[in-house]
Amino acid sequence: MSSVAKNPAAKAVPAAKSAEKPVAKRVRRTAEEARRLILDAAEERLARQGPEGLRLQDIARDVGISHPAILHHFESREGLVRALIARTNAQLRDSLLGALGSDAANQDAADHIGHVFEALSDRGTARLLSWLLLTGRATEESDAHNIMGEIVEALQAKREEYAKDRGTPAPEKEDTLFIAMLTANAAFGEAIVGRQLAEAAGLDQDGIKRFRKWFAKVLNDHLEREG
Amino acid sequence: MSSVAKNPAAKAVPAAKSAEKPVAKRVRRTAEEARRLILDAAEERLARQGPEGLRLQDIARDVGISHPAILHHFESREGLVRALIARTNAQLRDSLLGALGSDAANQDAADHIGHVFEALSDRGTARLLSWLLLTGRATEESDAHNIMGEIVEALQAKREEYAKDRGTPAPEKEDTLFIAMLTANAAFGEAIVGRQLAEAAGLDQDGIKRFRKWFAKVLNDHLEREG
DNA sequence: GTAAGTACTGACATTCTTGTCAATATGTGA
DNA sequence: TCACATATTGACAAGAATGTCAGTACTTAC
Repeated sequence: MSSVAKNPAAKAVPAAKSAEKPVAKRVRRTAEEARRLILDAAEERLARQGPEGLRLQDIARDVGISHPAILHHFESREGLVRALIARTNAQLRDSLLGALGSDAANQDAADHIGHVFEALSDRGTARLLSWLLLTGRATEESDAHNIMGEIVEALQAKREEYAKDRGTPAPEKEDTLFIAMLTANAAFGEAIVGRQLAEAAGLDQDGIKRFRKWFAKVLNDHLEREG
Repeated sequence: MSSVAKNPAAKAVPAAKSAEKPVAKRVRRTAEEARRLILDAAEERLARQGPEGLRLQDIARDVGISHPAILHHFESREGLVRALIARTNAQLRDSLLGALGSDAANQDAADHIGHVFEALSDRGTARLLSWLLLTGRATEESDAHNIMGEIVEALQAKREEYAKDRGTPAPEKEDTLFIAMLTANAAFGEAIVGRQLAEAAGLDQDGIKRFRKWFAKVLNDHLEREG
């Protein structure tokens, strides 16, 4: 950090001769590629250092471009942040719905929960989203609405189908909603304080796994009672 | 925001006459009082606007002092943040242990959980702590370790006592730990994404209450099964 | 009443950060 | 091969944020 190396002496010498300078041939990417690289770098910075680490110059250096290039592609810093929100939301949505939809036959809650936790902690997605939520962004149009709705719908459909197979009454929709909320809350919470808590409790990586399993079992017991 | 009103014209006139200026008599507080007021304002800003809202000038304006006064009391911005961490940690600890210790006879988990949630959501404590955790502060000496340990000890003691009364076998300690972790995770998660999720699901304030009750019931069911 | 200590202030210095602009280089299509 | 579109850059502008400093006013101890 802060080894900026501004080299102020160079200012007085406007490259008068450029005797042997290698000139570092300029790289030109497609707009799409450039945007992707910039978002990747921004995501990485945000996950590691938080919003205060989200500086155009730093990101530019990570990518190997100059910071005005970022402005060129995203208009403003705010535009970059919004694009990052959008991309992260989309990724999360795909990841979650994909996990729910793929193994249509599998009714085991533990698997689903595992998927949710992984989708949120992998790549620090939860931390990233937490940042955006904490900074008050993502409040406006936010796709979060749709995502949550879709998830609950998919889950409810599964439970109803399962109930029909067993001949038990269909579960309350609010119950399904609460299950989803608790899982989401717990996953976000774990992404933020999980490491601290686990450390405080003397839990190792395996202990964290046991915790997730335990959580899945608690939910499973509940499901069996409620249908 | 940003209605700064710098009034640059005043610069050229060094209060030559000071004809009718009320001069706004200077207020002098005890160091302790000043520190408290500053921390209150900082906490408020942080909870409402996130880390980017934590600017010395803003906080100073909230308190009604000049920003160098803050530096006088806390040395640096970083010093202010550390002081804020310490105070928040202490408050949370008192709040949680107080809730657990007060009604020693009451074994109802719902109450405890309600207390935990309230302790964490009050004044955005959880958001504040989340920010501190996400920025990697609080990692070093952090009292979090102690807090978690104390809570689990207190809870476990209660469960064992209860088990003795009922003549059931004492619960596993790891089970108690997991209950505490899940509650903490869920509370933190709710503090961050809860509002978004509730909104997305069309839950009003009352719905959030129902959710907490539901969660308490899930845990209660678990407790009854495990002792 | 006086002296000492200190909470507090305004003005300034420094550094950082976003954003603008004119110029340049590179890929693409005719 | 030439023209055009645009990705990219260095230099600069403007403003914001923390931090420094000398001085001011209030409290307290003697």
